[in-house]
Order: sequence, then C-alpha cells, then structure tokens
Amino acid sequence: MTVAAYAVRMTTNADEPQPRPRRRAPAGAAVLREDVTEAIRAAVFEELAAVGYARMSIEGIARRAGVGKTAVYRRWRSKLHLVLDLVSAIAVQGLPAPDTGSLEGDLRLLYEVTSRALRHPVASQILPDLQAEAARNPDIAEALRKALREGQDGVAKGIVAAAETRGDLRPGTDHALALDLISGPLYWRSVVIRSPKLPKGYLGALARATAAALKAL
Amino acid sequence: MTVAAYAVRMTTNADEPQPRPRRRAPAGAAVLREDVTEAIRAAVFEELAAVGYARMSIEGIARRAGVGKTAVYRRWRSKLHLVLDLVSAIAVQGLPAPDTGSLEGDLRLLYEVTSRALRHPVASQILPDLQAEAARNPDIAEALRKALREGQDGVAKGIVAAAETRGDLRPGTDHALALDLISGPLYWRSVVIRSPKLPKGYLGALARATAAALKAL
DNA sequence: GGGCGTCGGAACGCAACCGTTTCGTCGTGA
DNA sequence: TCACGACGAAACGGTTGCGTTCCGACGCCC
Repeated sequence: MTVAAYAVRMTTNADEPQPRPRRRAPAGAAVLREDVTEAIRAAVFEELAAVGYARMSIEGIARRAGVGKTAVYRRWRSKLHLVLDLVSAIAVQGLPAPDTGSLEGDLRLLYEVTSRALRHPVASQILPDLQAEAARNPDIAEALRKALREGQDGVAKGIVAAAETRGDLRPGTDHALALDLISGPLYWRSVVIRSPKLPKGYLGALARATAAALKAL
Repeated sequence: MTVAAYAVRMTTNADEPQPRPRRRAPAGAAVLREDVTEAIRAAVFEELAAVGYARMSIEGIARRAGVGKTAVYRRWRSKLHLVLDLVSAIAVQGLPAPDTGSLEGDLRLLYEVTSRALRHPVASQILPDLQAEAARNPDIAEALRKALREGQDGVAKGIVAAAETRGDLRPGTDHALALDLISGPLYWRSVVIRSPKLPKGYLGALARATAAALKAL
C-alpha cells in the first residue's frame, strides 16, 4: 500500500482527538486480529501527521485506534519498532519504471507520480518529520534511505541509465549529481516551500529544464 | 550571528548531558544580564540540535545553559517564543548578492556559501526539524519563510533578475520554478540525502547544470 | 549607600506517558 | 466442548516537564 493510499483512507477520520464511539465491539480469539492491527497502523499514520514522531505516544496511538495499549505492545516492542515496520512496509512496493522513450518524457512521468504522492498533506507532513528524526536515529535513517532507494531514487536511477544507453546523456555522467538534479526541485517546492498547488504546466516545464540540466553534465 | 557561527561555538560543548561544574557563579543586579541571555540562546541551539524542537524542554535548556528556569521565563514566555526569536534573529542578516557577471558564476558563488552553511551538522540538524515543525505551527512556518526569503531565496531571486536583464535568461522566465531549480538540488543532497561530503567539482558541475536548466526555461 | 530586581536553587501541584500487570470477557480452533 | 489467548479496561509506581512561587545572595544604578 502506498503512502498516498494511506493518506486517502486517513482523510476520513483524521484529527479526531476525542474517543471513538467504538464500543467494546467484538472480542478476540487466540489469534492476533488483523483488523486491530490495521487500526493501529492507520492510527500511527494519523498520529505521526498530527503531532510528529517525537510527540507521538503509544497511549495516543491506542486511544486513536480505539484499542488498548496491550494490543499495541503485543505487536511491537516500542514506538521505534512500530514506525520502522511501517516505513519498511512502504518501501517494499517498487514503483514501475517509466519508459516513454525520451528523457524528458520519463522525467515528466516520474514527476507526475511523485507530485501526486506529495500532494497528500499527510505524506508531506510525515516525510519531513521522519527525515528530521533520521538525523538523530540511525535506524530511521537507514529505513528511510532504503525506502527512498526503492522508490523515487530507484526510478530516477533507471531513467538516467536508460537515457545514457539511449545516447541522450554523455556516458561519463555523474549519477549522484543527476539524481540530485532530478529529485531536488520538486521536493523543495512541495515539502520545503510547501506550495499548496503547483501551477498548470509546472511539471512539464520542470521536466524540460531538468532534462536540459542533465544533458549539460 | 549566523547559524554557522553558532555551530562553531557549539561544537565545543555540545552533547554534555551531565551538569555543568559552574557553581552559583556571580549573582545579578537589577538588569537582565547579557551573558545569561547569550548562554540561553546558545543552549537552545544545542538542545535543538540534540533532541529537536518537540522534545526540547525549558528545563533542559536551563540545565544546559547552567541557569535557573526563572532566568529563561523572565525573558521568553514559552519555548515557541524563544525559538521564533532566534529564527527571526538569524533572518535579519541579509546575504550579499553575488555579482560575477555571469549566471553560472553567480550560482557557483551562491552554492559555495550555502554549502558551507549546510556543512555544519548543527544547521543541517536544526533545519529539517524546524521545517517539520512548521508543518504544524503557522508561526514557525512564517518565521522560517521569512528567513528563507531574506536568505537563500532572496539571493537566488537577485541572481535570476540580474541574468534576465543581462539577457542570459528569457524575459518570460518563471521565477518560482527557477528558484526551485536553483535551491532544490543542493538542499536535497545536503539535508535529505545527508551526504557527508560533497565530491570535488560538485558545486561547479551543479552550477553549470543549473544554468543550463534555467536557460531552457 | 541603599533599594530594586536579577541571580540560581528548590519546591509546589498538575499532567502526561512510560511499560507492566491484572482482570473479566469472549470467540475460535482443536 | 473447552482451553487458549487476544481483547479492552484499569490501575500500578516511576519519570519528566509544566508554569509558578518562594528564597537568600548579590550587585548595578540612581
């Protein structure tokens, strides 16, 4: 499941500080109930977006999920494990590599997907938060790095490689710099500047400019 | 005082969890003592880098600064006011606009300055943290936006304008997009990827590629 | 020279979480 | 049919920070 997918489901019940109506619904059996697990997962995303990793508490998660603390501790040993598990889960799903036949076309497609994911406030709230936390916690940093490598960065790498074999880029192109040029601007605009909406034609112009930059390497 | 300057001073005594030896040094007079104020300011930076805004506590700041909580509360009403004050103070000092006569040269100079500032771990730790917090707190967002406008973004804007009048860029250039192209990649590399060290020639190549991107707009 | 106000220190009551334990309930798989 | 174990709820003692209020010490400014 993608971040975006989580975000969509979340918008239905995010930001409810008060206790859920859910009343002691069904009780359990001798097996961890998947619906409870899922409720916790969703609650973590909501909580993460609402208060951030540092302020997030197990009690708060359980409260929001409408479950007992025990249900959480039965599954994860700590807040850290919980978040690492979620981030890793997101990292698993690889994005399909675009193949339009041209560098600019590939970039355009990548930007389309990326900007759609970043458009969800939840994603763009959680991302910088985990990113800041990563500066202090190597485990989070590693998980995030992995997620990035298998997502945005992986796709970008594929695009560069394809363009290189195609002859659109010089063979000696600095790949690391290329990835920075590709991923930087949209992240800056969406997450740092936090521009609410990208103007019409922005992604196209961005793709064109970036392609030009890469060819100048 | 710049972030970098703070960073330098900080490296001397950051990450000392234990109580300072400082023993009930001099007592005060009927005036706020500037050295105490400065000690608090420095402590806030250290604390911000060490634990982040969310986890930062007034008690922790006072402890680190070797002062009483009262000294802090006497100056600022809350953690938020304290941080806003600091961010604003940084925002005040404008960077000088580069003027090398060429777009690429100007960019190169800007990157030199920016990367030097971001090289300090303290700055690159504090930045994403405040940035994440800004997503939740409009006041912080505003302060950060202002600091950015008077810093990196302001300089970039000047560079674009100069290039435009010089004829290096087309008159109709999308300024917002131009700023994203200029600022995004280095931020991505330094703060998101957290690359410890930029390889030789990186900034030059980045400036060249970015200039090419801008000219393609 | 004296008073005002800051200094660090300590304590206040309050609140939130921590991680664990105990409890009665209850559904499911053997 | 029935025991196992997950369920929500509540409470445990401990820690941390909140924001405020005292306190005695001290020294700058009038």
